[in-house]
Amino acid sequence: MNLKEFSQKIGISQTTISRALNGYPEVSDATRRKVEEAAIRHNYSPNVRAKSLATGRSMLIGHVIPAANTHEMVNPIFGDFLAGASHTYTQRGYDMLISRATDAGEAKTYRDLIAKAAVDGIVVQGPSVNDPRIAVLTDLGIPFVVHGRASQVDVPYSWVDVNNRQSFKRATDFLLDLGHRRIALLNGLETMDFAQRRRQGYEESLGARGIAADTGLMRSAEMTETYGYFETRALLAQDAPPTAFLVASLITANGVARAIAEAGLVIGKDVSVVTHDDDLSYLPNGSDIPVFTATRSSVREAGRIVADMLIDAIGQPHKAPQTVLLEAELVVGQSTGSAPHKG
Amino acid sequence: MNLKEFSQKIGISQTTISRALNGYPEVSDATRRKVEEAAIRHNYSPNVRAKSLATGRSMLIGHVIPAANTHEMVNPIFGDFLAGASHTYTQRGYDMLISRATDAGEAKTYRDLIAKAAVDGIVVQGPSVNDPRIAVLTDLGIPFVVHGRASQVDVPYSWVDVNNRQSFKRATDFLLDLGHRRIALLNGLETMDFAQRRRQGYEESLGARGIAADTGLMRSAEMTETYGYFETRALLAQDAPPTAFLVASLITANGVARAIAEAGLVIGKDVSVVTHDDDLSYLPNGSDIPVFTATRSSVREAGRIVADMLIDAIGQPHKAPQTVLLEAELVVGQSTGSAPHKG
DNA sequence: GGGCGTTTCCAAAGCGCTTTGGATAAATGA
DNA sequence: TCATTTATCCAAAGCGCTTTGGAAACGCCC
Repeated sequence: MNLKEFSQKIGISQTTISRALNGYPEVSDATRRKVEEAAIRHNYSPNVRAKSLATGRSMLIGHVIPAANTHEMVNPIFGDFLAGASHTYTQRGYDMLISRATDAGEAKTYRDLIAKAAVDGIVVQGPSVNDPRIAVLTDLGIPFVVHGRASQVDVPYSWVDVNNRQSFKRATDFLLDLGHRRIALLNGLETMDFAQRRRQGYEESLGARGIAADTGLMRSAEMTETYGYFETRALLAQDAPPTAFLVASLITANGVARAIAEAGLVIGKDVSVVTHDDDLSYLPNGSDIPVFTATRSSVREAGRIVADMLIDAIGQPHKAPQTVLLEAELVVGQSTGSAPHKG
Repeated sequence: MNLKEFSQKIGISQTTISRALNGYPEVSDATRRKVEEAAIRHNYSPNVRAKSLATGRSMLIGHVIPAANTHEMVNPIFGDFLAGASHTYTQRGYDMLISRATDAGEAKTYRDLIAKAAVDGIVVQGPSVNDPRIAVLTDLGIPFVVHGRASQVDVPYSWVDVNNRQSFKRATDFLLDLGHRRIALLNGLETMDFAQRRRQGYEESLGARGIAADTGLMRSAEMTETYGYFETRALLAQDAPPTAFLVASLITANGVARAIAEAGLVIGKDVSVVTHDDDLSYLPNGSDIPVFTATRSSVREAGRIVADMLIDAIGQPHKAPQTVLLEAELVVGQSTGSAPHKG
């Protein structure tokens, strides 16, 4: 049913219906109620295509899935981040449009999305160190918010990030306080900005106690379970194995735990593990007592904040970029204990 | 830039440009090339809102995130399924619109999506046993494809599913052949259709060997790591503990493994584990040799197939519903071995 | 009854595209 | 050379809504 038909059916003019449904003040409460009720009864909703053509706004937020090498890993935080963001979108009348980057590159995908007038704003996920997308989007002049930050980008832009440096500094401090001196770092891919910052926090903490960071104890890769397993196995087989592991994700931490168990060691006693925990809904870190001591920050909550900031920015195009720095909490679980005394 | 401006800039009529860009035969190859090249050079893409208003098609496929209790779990397969589907969408000129079900319910969300003419087709994920969404969508007359099936729904509809019954039957057979007789089943939530089918396969296999399914060995819940851990701990503490576990997801299997290790038992020797593996990109089941013996089926591939079927259905609205039943493969890993002899 | 503010209606333009019918121009064949 | 095909152009309608200007209806007050 379109507006014309609906108008005839309920005997109210198209103008008044449109005004009633869009909250204009010059329509009486009685008529507004009548229209709203009739719309539900007759299942009338304005055609969004026509509406967005007329208003110039699509009420759609674009998310772009990174370029598509067949076997590229899907970021495990993707689902929870989206769930958080979509919570906000629904409340504020938006939907989410997901586009996959074409082979021509992500920048081209953004350009297209905007040239086609498909979305009102864009969310950028997983920024790398000197992420080119930020310059492209700034240039295109569309509202956007980055989940994470990009070092070395000097134009101002809106972002929401966890204080990764600080949280890994605290985690390292925590392990040092427990007497650990050989602490391995199983980091994410260091092309990612967050991984850089985490390493900085780790090195900073060690440096403050006069301990030189040992590159032999540092690893960097995509954060799979097997990565945690194999690197831990290799590290534990060294002459002077680490007594503690600082890990970038709960999934990887599972692999670390597997390798530790397999070596006949007890986690939290022989070897300590601290991991970052994105608080994914399908991957809770234990129930009442956490399995792993962790730096925890909800990625779902981050999604919610990013979405709110973006919609605000769409409403006020000339406002200066906003930034939000979230602090991760350090939760103590069963995976950490005092460093073992040397036999 | 809009069509009018673009037309003036390159000195070709709007009609011809439109025809060239949409592949109509009455435009010469030379002009078509000229238009396409100029479009790239001047960064012109037709406004999708206007285009879809004119054509009546949005080139958008709707996915709906289930109703939003604040802490509801995000399905971990969500990301990979979307990645698979979006691969197809991109190839065939579609994008994905994700909407979250409102508190008024998912049916209402579908109705809205269609009344608003926002999408050309819909993907239904995670069907429950007698899923009401299928009747709603059939009624609304929009093309849709279900990932999974819904028992007890008798109208024909298009679906793509793994043969869950068969794969859990095979897995149980496999454990029985190894001499196991007390096999625990850590199933997913049995409101979900797939969980029902898996239990049927399990019971069928036991039945064929004259073994009665023991409800004391069967569990059903959301497939988290902690669920696997706590249930396994409880089961192993029983008087006659199971010697094998059949598990619904790799994440849960991690919890199972943790409880087994904690009990001082060796997986694959003292206790065997078989799990279903959705082949998620961020959760590989080991590298060359699988960690867990598993029934494996790629959810990403399923996403690709679902998307292709849906787009086909949009192009041929009166074609009969199609169905695809995928067989899971049984891969043997390090988590299974002969049943231990009784001390 | 006149005047006034409020509410509703009517008609039409505009959003940017597709699609159609008919005109025009250019290339081709007899 | 004229008729015929082929390629392009022009003008306009239509997709379904919003938005505007101006007119009409309504209730209310003095």
